[in-house]
Amino acid sequence: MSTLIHESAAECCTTPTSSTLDPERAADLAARFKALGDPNRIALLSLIAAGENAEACVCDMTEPLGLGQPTVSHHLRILTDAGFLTREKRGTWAYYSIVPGALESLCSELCADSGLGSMLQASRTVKDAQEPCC
Amino acid sequence: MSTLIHESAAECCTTPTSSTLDPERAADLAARFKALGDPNRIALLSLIAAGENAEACVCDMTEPLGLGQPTVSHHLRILTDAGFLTREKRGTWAYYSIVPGALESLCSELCADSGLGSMLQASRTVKDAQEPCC
DNA sequence: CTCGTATATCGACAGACGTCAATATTCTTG
DNA sequence: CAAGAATATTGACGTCTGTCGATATACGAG
Repeated sequence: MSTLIHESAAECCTTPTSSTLDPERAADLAARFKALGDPNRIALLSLIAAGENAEACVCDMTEPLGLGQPTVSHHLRILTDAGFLTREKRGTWAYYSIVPGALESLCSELCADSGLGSMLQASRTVKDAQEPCC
Repeated sequence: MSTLIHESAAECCTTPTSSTLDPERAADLAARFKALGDPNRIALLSLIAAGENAEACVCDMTEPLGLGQPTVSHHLRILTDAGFLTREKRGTWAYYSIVPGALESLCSELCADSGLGSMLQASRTVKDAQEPCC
């Protein structure tokens, strides 16, 4: 798998071409974005955020989504593995709640690592101070 | 404000069950996140942001990514359709550049529509003013 | 301990996705 | 107009993903 730059770097002639963010980091960011790339998972985040104490258990989510319980568990697992949710088991029930900084962190990491940040500052002159972005 | 309701509101008996953000909106958000859910596409964004004038043409991207030209075009199309890139054809070359507010807009929309915003404010007390989030 | 409930895991399957080779399209140049 | 170059599109193929039914696991009640 060649992809991107980053080579061993100890090489005598490292390609002078602009090296981008290393593949590992790109994969990490992409994996987290992918976890958000499903309508039902977005709906789950919304349901949890809107729930009592900003948490919700599986049984409360399977019906609004119209999905089977295994499927809901599956999606919750993906969101949890991606770092967007935490699971707390109280009795027989499993309560999922949102990890506070996860989403903003993802966005800001992409901006920072990819050099998108400078882009944005330039654009900020146009539509500045419109939305605090989270 | 529980937000995310939206219903027609004119209905006499809107289902009192907690309705989340409407499926259309969830699908829209998810589609945009999905566009970011691939390592090579993240790398493309980075490459473009790091390019001269914050733009890049296809021929400059196929080699750093180690992908074929059709595949790169495919990924660029996905990012463009999702609203993250714009395409400008100068002569035979196609220059792609980043749409300024697209990423922050996506993040803030998710926060707003899903009621995640209130969650974040609560959490902001803890790790406030750390990262401006884009 | 046994039973019922809530959740997680497994196996299977249709559909979507990433990738490439081949081809079509568009544009510059002679 | 013809030739060549850059990019987009098409078709095909293997892999991944979302979904379900069936089953396993964990826990409270009796």
